[in-house]
Amino acid sequence: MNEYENLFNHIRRFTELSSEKEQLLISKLKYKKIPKKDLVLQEFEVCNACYFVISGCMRFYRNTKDGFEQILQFAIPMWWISDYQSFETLKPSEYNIQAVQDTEVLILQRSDYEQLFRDVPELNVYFRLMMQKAYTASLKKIELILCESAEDRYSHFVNAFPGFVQNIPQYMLASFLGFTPQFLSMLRAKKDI
Amino acid sequence: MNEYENLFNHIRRFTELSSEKEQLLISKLKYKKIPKKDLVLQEFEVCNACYFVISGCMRFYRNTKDGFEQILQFAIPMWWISDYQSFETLKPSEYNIQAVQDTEVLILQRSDYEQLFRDVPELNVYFRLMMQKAYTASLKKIELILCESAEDRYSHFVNAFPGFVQNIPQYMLASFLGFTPQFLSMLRAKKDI
DNA sequence: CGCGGGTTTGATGATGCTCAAGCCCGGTGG
DNA sequence: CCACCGGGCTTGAGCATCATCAAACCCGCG
Repeated sequence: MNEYENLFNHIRRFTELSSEKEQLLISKLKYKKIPKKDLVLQEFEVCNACYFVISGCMRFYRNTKDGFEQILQFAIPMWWISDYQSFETLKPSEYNIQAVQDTEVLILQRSDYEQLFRDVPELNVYFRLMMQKAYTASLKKIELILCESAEDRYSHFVNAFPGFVQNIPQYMLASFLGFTPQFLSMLRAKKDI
Repeated sequence: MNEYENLFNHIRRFTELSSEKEQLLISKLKYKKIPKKDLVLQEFEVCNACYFVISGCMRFYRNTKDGFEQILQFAIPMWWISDYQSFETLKPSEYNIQAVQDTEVLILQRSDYEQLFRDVPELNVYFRLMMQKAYTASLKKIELILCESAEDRYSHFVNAFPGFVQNIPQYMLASFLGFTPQFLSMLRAKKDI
């Protein structure tokens, strides 16, 4: 299976691309393997690209003033990740994007971005729907944080992404869910019994 | 100033529409005044429209199992609001959308939606960027909830939307920020001194 | 074998909630 | 025009949840 099939399958769920336009898109995408722990975006840099995850997992996080890492978002296969704020405004990012494991991505640089949307207007449909999905997902997360106890948040997440939980360190899951690793450990102890 | 100018001004910030296309868009939009406390979407209904707020304010909230109202989102002038999840999937919504004050909106029905995007493809650009903005805003909110104390969250919000705070009941602001009205009252007492 | 990152466990403590009562004030009916 | 009603805001006491700090432990890796 070639590197681009995942993305094209994904796009096909939402819109159609002629094969010329697929070729055009391919010509603007760069395939890359990101080794575990490598950063593709670092705090204070301007974010110059969007990343489509083929395999592996990326984390989007910030360093807080009290010196710890708050994860805001994971990007799993078939997800796009970027700091869109920085990407659009050219302002330095406050966030970091890092490979949690060895991760394969397709990279879309800003230098190709505008032109690509003009040449392949169908991508506007696709990204409109991606952004909408990302927006509703993050609204859902706000709801979970505000309405559910830490315990319910944890079970909810484990049910929603059963396989995922095995693959990432506990402390990242804890950060993402909004509590401490110690507290998560306590929760798990309670559940297992 | 006619009812559609606000929207067109907004669209012009992101893309261009020929005046024929503007007319086409107008023909699909319905202007309506929503009286304070009226609901445009109610829990268990399917969400059949998107709403563009011209003046006033809408709230997007859910009824939690312990019987209170959790506000997830306000829509102020120049914002679109909808339950996009329900809107796309035709599944019943878990949310309510209500006018906080007398509010003027433009309504875009789902029945016109697909066709409109085909006829006016520029709207894909516009909505892609709107959704992106909504997504980054809600990521920012997650960040505030997870990284900042209730007190800092409150000051941050008051600074970001100085006028807004005056116009809505305290208990709605408290719900939106993720704490109780009592606690907010206590915070304010502390600040004022 | 030892080091170091990650997880576990427990004691103590802060943040923000619950419950309950009183207050303020605008709207409504007598 | 006044009295009353009720929604929203305030205040306070007691309490639950989850954080912090610290120590021990586990285990993969050099």
